[in-house]
Amino acid sequence: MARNADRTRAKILSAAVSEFSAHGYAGARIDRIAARAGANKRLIYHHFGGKQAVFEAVLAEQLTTASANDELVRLWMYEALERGDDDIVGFAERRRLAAHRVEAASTAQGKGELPADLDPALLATARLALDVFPLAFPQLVRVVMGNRATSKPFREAWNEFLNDWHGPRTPDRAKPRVRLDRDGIARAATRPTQTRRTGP
Amino acid sequence: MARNADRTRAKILSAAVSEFSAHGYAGARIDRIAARAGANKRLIYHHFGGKQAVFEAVLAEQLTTASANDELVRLWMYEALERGDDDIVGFAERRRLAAHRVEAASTAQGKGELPADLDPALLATARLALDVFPLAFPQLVRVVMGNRATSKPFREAWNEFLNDWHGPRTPDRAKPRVRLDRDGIARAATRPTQTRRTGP
DNA sequence: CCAACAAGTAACCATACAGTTACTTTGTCG
DNA sequence: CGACAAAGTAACTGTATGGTTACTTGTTGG
Repeated sequence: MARNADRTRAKILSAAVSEFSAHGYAGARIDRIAARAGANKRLIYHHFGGKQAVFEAVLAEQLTTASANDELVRLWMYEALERGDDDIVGFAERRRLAAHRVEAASTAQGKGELPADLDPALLATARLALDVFPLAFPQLVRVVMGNRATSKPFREAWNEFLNDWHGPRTPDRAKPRVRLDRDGIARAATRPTQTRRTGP
Repeated sequence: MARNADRTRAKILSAAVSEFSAHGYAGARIDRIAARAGANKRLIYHHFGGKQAVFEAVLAEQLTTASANDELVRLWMYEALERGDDDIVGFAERRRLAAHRVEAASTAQGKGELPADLDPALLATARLALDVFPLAFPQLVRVVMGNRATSKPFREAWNEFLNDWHGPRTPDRAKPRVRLDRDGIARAATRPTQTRRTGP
């Protein structure tokens, strides 16, 4: 086959996406990437420089795509686990993508579908959390629900839940309210100072 | 110091918790665990059997504790990434812990704090998702919010959000509703079949 | 058409690492 | 006590793996 630097680079990158998504940085193997790409191992160093550089390239390419598939969520998790949250890779591009989500929340607020007095970014974050959770933590879903996160009953129930999800109701200030604490104990909440609209 | 099998085992386990929480299975180093435990490397094999066995022991011990601290969330993530969701380690014990959360949701339903027509397990799952998300995905929080997940403004806003969070409003069936899709595009939702109360 | 340089290959190397071997020390129980 | 097993140590080994060396082959601009 005719040689073609770009095509080879792309094949390596694609193989690396699968490898790092499956095994993380420490678990990924350069030899496996080379084998899967059908390329010589040396070419990985030729085109990228080293293992770390390939990982960066994978993150830079994948984390700036829009659709939250299983592979992307795994990369998000490895990113969270294996990198600091200083110097977020592809930050500017990802902020632009996130802006769409925030905008959607804002639009929904305009239509009265979400509470208007909250920061739309906060609502978008919560929505993202609910979208991602079953993909990221299938074990926790199974432990709490009894159902597998991939099972039809759960997915249907969860989708319905997301469709009906409208953020917090405008709270009734007079009524004492229950707070679900981090360790799952319900207790009366002391109302914290009222800080709203935390902007970027 | 006098020899003591239980104490040594405990020191190794504790060191292993830190190590696996910090680096995951593939990134963890037996030598580091031994060094941190102040124990001879051979003792790890003596007391546990091998790396995999230590990992299992770490998960079995840590995943059945109640409070969701940073270390535990990291272990949850590594569990999700590096193990299937068949044979969940410590399943029975974890189900019992999760039951507290479901119960709390149920209690809140009784008080009218959460919609009564939804499966309390579903509400508990959603609540858990919102609790865990900023710890698990600080980068995503930063990308969407502009703020660090650890920053005071974000934590305050998020706590307030959680306090006011009451699950989905009982939907107004007449009104057309907006659905935030996975890739963040708002669109009119086709209402799916109405399946509620997905039990364990 | 032919340097010169990029693309590509195979064999090799140094090292880090999980796991072992061979041994010594210490507590305990008949 | 003293034999026996469990607890503990240091030094070692096989191998997997990231990275390199030394080389060949194809492409392209002057």
